[in-house]
Parts: sequence; C-alpha cells; structure tokens
Amino acid sequence: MQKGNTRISMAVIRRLPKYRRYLSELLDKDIHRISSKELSKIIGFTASQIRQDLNNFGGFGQQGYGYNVEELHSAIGKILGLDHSYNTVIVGAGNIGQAIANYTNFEKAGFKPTAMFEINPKLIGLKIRDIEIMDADLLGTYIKEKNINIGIICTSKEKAQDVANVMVESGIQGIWNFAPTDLQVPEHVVLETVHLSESLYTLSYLLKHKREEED
Amino acid sequence: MQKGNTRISMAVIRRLPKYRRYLSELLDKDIHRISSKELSKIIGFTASQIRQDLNNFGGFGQQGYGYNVEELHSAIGKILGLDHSYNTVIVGAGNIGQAIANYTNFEKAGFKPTAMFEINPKLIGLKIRDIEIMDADLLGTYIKEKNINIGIICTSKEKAQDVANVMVESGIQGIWNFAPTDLQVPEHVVLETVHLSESLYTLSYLLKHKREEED
DNA sequence: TAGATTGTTAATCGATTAACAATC
DNA sequence: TAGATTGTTAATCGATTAACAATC
Repeated sequence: MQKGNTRISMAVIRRLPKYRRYLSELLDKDIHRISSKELSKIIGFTASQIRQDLNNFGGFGQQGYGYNVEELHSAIGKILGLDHSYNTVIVGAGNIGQAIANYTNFEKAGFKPTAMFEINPKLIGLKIRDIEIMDADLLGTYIKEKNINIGIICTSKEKAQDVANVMVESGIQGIWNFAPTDLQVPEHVVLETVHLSESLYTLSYLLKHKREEED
Repeated sequence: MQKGNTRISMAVIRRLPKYRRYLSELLDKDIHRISSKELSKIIGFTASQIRQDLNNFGGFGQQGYGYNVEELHSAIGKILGLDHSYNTVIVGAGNIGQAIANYTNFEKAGFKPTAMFEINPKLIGLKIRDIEIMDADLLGTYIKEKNINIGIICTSKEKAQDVANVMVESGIQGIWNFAPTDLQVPEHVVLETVHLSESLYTLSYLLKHKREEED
C-alpha cells in the first residue's frame, strides 16, 4: 500500500484515524463520494493536506470525481491494521484498567482483551465482562502461551516499567501505556503512551492564557 | 511571565507538562541544579530545544550554572496554571467517568470534581468517593451556581455535543472531552479532546509497519 | 467535449537544531 | 580568571499550503 520506501511522518499517521472516523460518518449518512474540498470542510484540514496525506499511501482518488468513501475508508482501515484482530492483556485492574476492559468499542475494532492481571488478591479471580482477572505473576507465561500482541499498562507509574519489562521479555509486540511515565522499551517493541495529565495540563494552560490570546 | 506578545506554539505548550514531570523527579532525587545538556539526556529533547522552549517564557537559567530545579518546576507550574485550583464536573458516570472520578491525582493537581451527572436513574444518587452523581438535567444550573471552570465529558459520542452545548450556555471555561467525536464550541471556550481510539489505532499502524520501518 | 478534481511539484511557513557571543 | 552554560540569532530541516498539469 505504502509507496516505495518513503518514510511516513508521525504527523500524517496520527491524522489517519481521524480520516477514517469522518469517512465512517459519511457512510452512515449514505454519502458515497467525496472530494478533498468537501472533506476539508467537515474535517478541518486543508484540501491540499488531505490529498498530500492520502497520496503517501497510493492514489485513492479519481480526477474530476473525488474519492469513493467506502473504498477510502476500507483502505485506511487496512493501512492502520484494523483489518485483522489483536489479542491484548490489561495489566492493572484499577480505575483505568476496568474502564478499558468495559469499553467494548476497542473489542469491536479488533482489540480483544483476553485477560487482566493484578497484584491485589481481592481482585484476582473476579471477572469484568467475560475477562478474568489473573495473578500478575502469570503475566509472562500467559503472553507467551496465548500469543498476545498488545499489552495495556494501567498500573501506577512505579510498577509500569517492571510490567513493561516482563511484557518485552515475553515477546509482546506493542505496549499501550496509561501509567504517567515514559517507559523504556527496545526498538522492536512499539510503545504508545496516553498522558492524561499532560492533556489536562494543556487544557489548564489554554484556560489561563485565553484572554491574552484574544488580545 | 510570557515574553512580549509572542504567540507560543502548541508544540511548545504540549512539552511543558513533560518538563514539569521530569523536574519533579529530579526534586525527588534531591537534584537542585540542572543544565540543559543534562536535562536533554534524561528527557530526550535536544539541549537547544529545551533552552528555546524555556526562553519563550523568560530567562530561568544562569550562564555557567544551568537551571535551578525548584525554581523552574514552580515557574512551569505557574505557566500551566497549576498554582491554583479549578472546579470540575464529570458528565457521564460510565467507565471513563468513574475512572476519572476515582483518579485522585487530578484532584491533587488542583482539578477537583465537585459532582457527576448522569441520565441513568439507577446511578443518580450514588456517590463515587465523595462525589455525588446527580441528574443530568441539573447540569446547567449547577455549573452556574457552583462556579464550575471545567466540564469533563465522558458520555457517548451521540450525547457529547448536547452536553457541551449546555456547558457552554452555562458559562463553562474549558471542556475536557473523552467522547470519540470532535465537538463544536465557541472560540472563548477551550476544548481539549482525548481520542483514545486514535491513540490505539496509531499503535496498530506502528505494529503493522514495524518490519517495513526496520528495513 | 468541458468541467471538476486529483496527483504532484514548487513555494512557503514554522519548528528544530546549530552556533556563538554574552555572562555568570 | 577560566570554564561552563545560558540566551539568542542564524541555518537547517520538515511539514503545510499553493499551484497547476494530468486526466477522468
């Protein structure tokens, strides 16, 4: 799909899910054809940027016509790797861990939590939906045996690096980290961290500097 | 604090919380002085970028010496608006809403959830920690009466815009949105959206394209 | 065919990095 | 003072936008 051996910039990659989401909405509205100009109006990127972005991955459009919504939606899904499913584990059955486990949208998108892991004995053995909470000591073995692709870290920042190490040693391919810390992982392991407090502090900054910005 | 009337770029603003976090860690380790070069090693930005970033807000360093960690930490806290507290409400007492309500770190940083709002009658009247779950119909009145600064939206994407509208009409200053949709708010209201699925899909992309990237 | 719109190259803009004089 | 390191200007790099020939 990707053209030649050009490196795609992270800026482009992070826009792809947004394209896909808006294309989904168009499909819901039974709109099957869209030009970069029209898409620009609803998504807020320039038409030029949209065409540049998409052309990193191939020529999905047709001159004089625009883009076929279904086709583009499915192509972006494939590019993002949403055309097949992944096995995941959630480590930490606290607030965020439970929220992720309960959030069925991720499962619908192909990210299936197969088990949760905890150190708190009161939680071990319980289930969240059909997902069992297991003893954290079993994490490594489980990842190896069940062919887990993605590890989701929902522990405190103090425990997160240890958990990541176990995951890496057990052959995990990617880590989705919610602990408020920057983890160290080898180059072959993909890491994506959600820094909730950084997001909140950014909001706080903008709140404080709003008036100045309006000057 | 901010120099003249230069506009600070979002790229810089989004790095500020990370500076603050690493400076906190240094304080925990009783390190009271740091040069941009040393900070560069632990935080992963270039020393040049660190000096550029900080100089947007003033000259916090001293030639030949470096930066005083306490001073810089507190200065960045002030810049981010973390030197005073905010009243918040959480709308939606589902998975994410409950997780946010239970996550005491935000409260410690000055973002105090004063109430939650729900449409599900089974949840109305319950408490999460000391935070009462109230009828969503009372949201607007509550925001006005209690001087709420920040509204946290944890509803479905279908309800999110309506909730945002009520918040805006009631004089909210900022919205922290967890619903997977892009909200429309007037210019004077600050909006920060956490797109969890976009983060997950980015991870998925990187997973899929890992091997190619290693070529 | 004429009109529309892409794909792609070139121009611009902005952010990052390098360099170095100022100065502690 | 000499050494270290900032603050800041200049150079580079990368991303976005504009322009337009290609073509459906």
